[in-house]
Amino acid sequence: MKENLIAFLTTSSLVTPEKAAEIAGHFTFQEIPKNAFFLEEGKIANNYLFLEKGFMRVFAYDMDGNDVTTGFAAPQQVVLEVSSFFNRTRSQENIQALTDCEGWGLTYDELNQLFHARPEFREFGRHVLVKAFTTLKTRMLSMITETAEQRYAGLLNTNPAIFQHAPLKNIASYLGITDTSLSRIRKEFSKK
Amino acid sequence: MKENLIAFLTTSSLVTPEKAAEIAGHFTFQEIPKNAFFLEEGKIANNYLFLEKGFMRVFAYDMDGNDVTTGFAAPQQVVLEVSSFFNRTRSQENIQALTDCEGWGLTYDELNQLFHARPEFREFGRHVLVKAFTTLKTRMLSMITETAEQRYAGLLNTNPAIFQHAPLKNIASYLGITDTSLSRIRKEFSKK
DNA sequence: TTCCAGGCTTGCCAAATGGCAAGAATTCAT
DNA sequence: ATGAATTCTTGCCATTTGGCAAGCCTGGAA
Repeated sequence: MKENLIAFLTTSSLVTPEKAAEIAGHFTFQEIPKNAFFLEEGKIANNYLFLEKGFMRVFAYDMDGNDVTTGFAAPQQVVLEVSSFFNRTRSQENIQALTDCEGWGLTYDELNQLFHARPEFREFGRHVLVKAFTTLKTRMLSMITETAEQRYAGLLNTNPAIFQHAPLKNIASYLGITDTSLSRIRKEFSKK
Repeated sequence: MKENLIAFLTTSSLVTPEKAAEIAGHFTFQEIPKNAFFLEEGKIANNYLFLEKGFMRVFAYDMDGNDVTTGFAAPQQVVLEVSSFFNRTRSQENIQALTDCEGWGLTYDELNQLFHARPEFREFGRHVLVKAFTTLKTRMLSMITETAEQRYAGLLNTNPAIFQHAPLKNIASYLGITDTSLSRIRKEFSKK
């Protein structure tokens, strides 16, 4: 039943299979139907989710009211609005299911209890945060050093599935360009 | 002696003054002279530093060998290459003192011991990571939604002191533009 | 089936940013 | 103090990306 969750807890080698099973016991099953919001702007995130099936999109609005995609979530990843969840503050971001989703969730209180009670879970939790940070840093560096076309090619490599589930305009804002530019880049790119 | 460090541990309200003093006891004094490297590419970061005085620059090299500034550190901040420190992997980044620096440091082993032994320090450590993540996310959003001039104005607001310590070409790559463009942006900006 | 809305592409032109090279200004080591 | 190296600015032009509007295509609702 929870084998994917247990495997995920185990991969980092910070948690033994036995401990992983115990920890997994605290997670509860979650379903988020397509287009439903896992988190809405203005609310306090109270769900730490291991996504097992489906895809989600994270987005915010800029000062002009434009929808800006700040992230995508794919299966076997943690879905989390870090700032709102840990600081208990209102989220500035929305998280919406692009497809029907299933996963395993923890509330803030449940997570904190595990965090303090179980050394392995602390290490694991830190590892998840560190990985998210590192991923974002890599993305930041690519924004600085790469062209839009290179970033497009990179996304095509690391997360090809997202192109089947998110409209191109969302992918464009994630890449930091307009949908018009992405369309042209795709045209150029397909020639090669 | 360690009053700034203690104050820093205390500000988040996650650590009481008494506990802060105990925790501070484990930090050791560090000096980094101007231009010295706090961390060099290829080495494993083993220093978690609370910077009390001075300024530092974090940078990496892109595929063409260009120096890209990925961050700056100012007083009262934690200086840390997250990925290398926590994953015990070789750093891809360099951290160099822009001025003579002083601060308080912990090794990885010392940090981990405190992390597991002291609930308040765990909360505090998580808080530091969350804050770093949130700051980076905000910067990422500004890369997507703002013009170079707006990002320049933002940096001028949030960290004016850095302009006294880092050459403009470093600030330019941090903002994601060339030094030529930054020079022009400054010219336009000063007219207003 | 028909119609509508959203998504995607394209043409035209404007704006933002980059590349290169020269020169001025500043800093640094000797 | 002198010369060398670095930093910063500027002119010229190329490239990248954006803004807008039109048109096409497609999928879902009635």
